[in-house]
Amino acid sequence: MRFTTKTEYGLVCLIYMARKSPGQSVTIKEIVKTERFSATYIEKILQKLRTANIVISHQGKQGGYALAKASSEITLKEIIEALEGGSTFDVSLNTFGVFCAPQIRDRIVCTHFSMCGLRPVWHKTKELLDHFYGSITLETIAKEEPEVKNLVTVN
Amino acid sequence: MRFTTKTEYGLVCLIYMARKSPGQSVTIKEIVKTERFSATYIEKILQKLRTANIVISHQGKQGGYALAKASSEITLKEIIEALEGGSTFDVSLNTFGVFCAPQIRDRIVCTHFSMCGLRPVWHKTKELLDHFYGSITLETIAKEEPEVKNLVTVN
DNA sequence: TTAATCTGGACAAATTTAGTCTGGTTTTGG
DNA sequence: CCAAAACCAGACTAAATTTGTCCAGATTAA
Repeated sequence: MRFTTKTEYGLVCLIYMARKSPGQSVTIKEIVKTERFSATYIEKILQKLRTANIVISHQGKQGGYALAKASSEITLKEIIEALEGGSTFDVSLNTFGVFCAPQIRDRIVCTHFSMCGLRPVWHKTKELLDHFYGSITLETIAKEEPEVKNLVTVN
Repeated sequence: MRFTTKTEYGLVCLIYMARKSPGQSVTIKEIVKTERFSATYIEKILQKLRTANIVISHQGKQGGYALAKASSEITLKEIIEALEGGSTFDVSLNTFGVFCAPQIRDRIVCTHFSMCGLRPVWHKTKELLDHFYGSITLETIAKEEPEVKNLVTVN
């Protein structure tokens, strides 16, 4: 149980942007120079974030990406939903909402042959995570300093 | 973000076993007849559960599987750890513990080039889920009745 | 003994994730 | 104007992971 690299890389990009002065735009080239990600892959990720109205972009020379709103207004929840959302099993709709019970038209349909009490558990999991991630903003993540004692950079 | 079918199928099997009288053993054949799972796949899952001391098995004619302890003593946490545990990214060790920071020898090493404040977030996620799943027993899941209003069986 | 059952490991198929490639379009500075 | 710098879009490929299958062997009750 994990998030994909899209969420990981996307978060690193957003943290990078959050540390710039508000409104200042950033090019993919610049991010890639710092983080050594694949430029074309980061493009994809930023496009997802743009569709979700988390970043805005400007085309053309002097173009780039910037946060669409203050970092204190962007929650981890919306970032994760934007980036995990394209997966076959996405955070908000499939996994914990209807894990053992896909929705067919307007009814929840359990595909197991004996009834089980799992749905409330997955539902509560989703509630827990939504509440937690909904309470964390990009500002917090970008500000927070790692515990130097346990955290060492490579290069 | 989801659990694999191993966890899903495994839970269904355990619920099936929990509803038998204590100590009564169950064959794969019997489970498969009820749930229409692949027998060979269920074998693999039950072997994982056996290794984790959640079920015990008896070989030979009249053999089968039974819960290794009372269903009230088996938590969802240990079931999930047993079944997701073999994955490359497992619940207890990799994902939320050290998502952006693999452990190399005895130090946590952040592979990103700019520091980020994500580790405490994944750590807290793990704590939340461990606490929640640690508090739910197989007995509870096996007992609980689905809300018939929203939950319809197929077949 | 023998049929029923679990055991264990190699193997294969399907799915998903991760990443590349290529040819666009838009904008702006000279 | 126009060429360079940047984003846009989508098909495509490769790698990794999940989801199984197959089967010979070990064990045990009847």
